[in-house]
Amino acid sequence: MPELPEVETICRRLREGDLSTPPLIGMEITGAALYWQKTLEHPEAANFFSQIQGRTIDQITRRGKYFILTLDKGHLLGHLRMSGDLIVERQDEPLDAYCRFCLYLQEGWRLSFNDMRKFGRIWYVDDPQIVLSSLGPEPFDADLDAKNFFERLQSRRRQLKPLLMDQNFLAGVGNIYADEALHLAGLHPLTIANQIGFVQAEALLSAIRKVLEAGIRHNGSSIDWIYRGGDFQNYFYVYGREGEPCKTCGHLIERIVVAQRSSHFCPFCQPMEANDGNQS
DNA sequence: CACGAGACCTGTTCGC
DNA sequence: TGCGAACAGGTCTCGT
Repeated sequence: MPELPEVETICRRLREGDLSTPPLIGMEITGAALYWQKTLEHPEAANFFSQIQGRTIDQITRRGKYFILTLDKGHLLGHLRMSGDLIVERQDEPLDAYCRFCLYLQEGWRLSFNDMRKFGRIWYVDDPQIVLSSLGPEPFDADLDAKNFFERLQSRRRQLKPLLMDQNFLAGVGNIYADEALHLAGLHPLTIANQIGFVQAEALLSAIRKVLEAGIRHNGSSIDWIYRGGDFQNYFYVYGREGEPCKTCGHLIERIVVAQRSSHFCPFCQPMEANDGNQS
């Protein structure tokens, strides 16, 4: 499920609460439980339980696809990978069948990390950089301007699709938003990064920001039963639309496999022969 | 440096 | 109906 917009939506909900759940900021952690050992990446379980108890949640933020609970001492970070979700619920409610980890909070609340496929991970560390150090820039970072982005693309000769999904190149974009951004920018997923011009690079950065913003505005994408709440899946132009007409030009959307992931694009709007866009 | 294959997991859908 | 293959929002590691 989770790419940047979904993680952002989840973090906001935890931070601000909603109709049925309170904000978690300021809450004390009274205990924790681990139901799948490998979900806790660091530290050792015994140390973790003794250190986490009694901590208070000071801040809830996001970096790339990671969520970060800043505590009064240390940071609890997590990655939802393919099927993870975070749910605030009452302690007397039954645990989800796929709950791998949970924090018990004051006043009878519980934060559950549900994750069917068991790929998700959490870390409790003093310095978040231990986990986040190799991440590329945030897509919305003001320092990442068109010139900077173009230069980063110029130094790579990878295909755009896998490059956009490389978290060391840019943090937060996954398979869905990469496909949507490439479509909006009119770029074929197999285009080699250092072959596009400045204007195209500028358009790509703008497209990435637009699709991520739209995803956030719609509270993320809900596909299958895994994540509920968002409805951006109803606004996809290409992802999951193989064989359906392009909403822009009517040509049929195609699907190819790139770097072992499905890639959806419109062959007319996103031609391979780069329309040698203006260099600069 | 870049790429492909295989792992890690469980569940649903598709084709024969 | 049944059964195996393909596929699913992600990332890591290893071999070439």
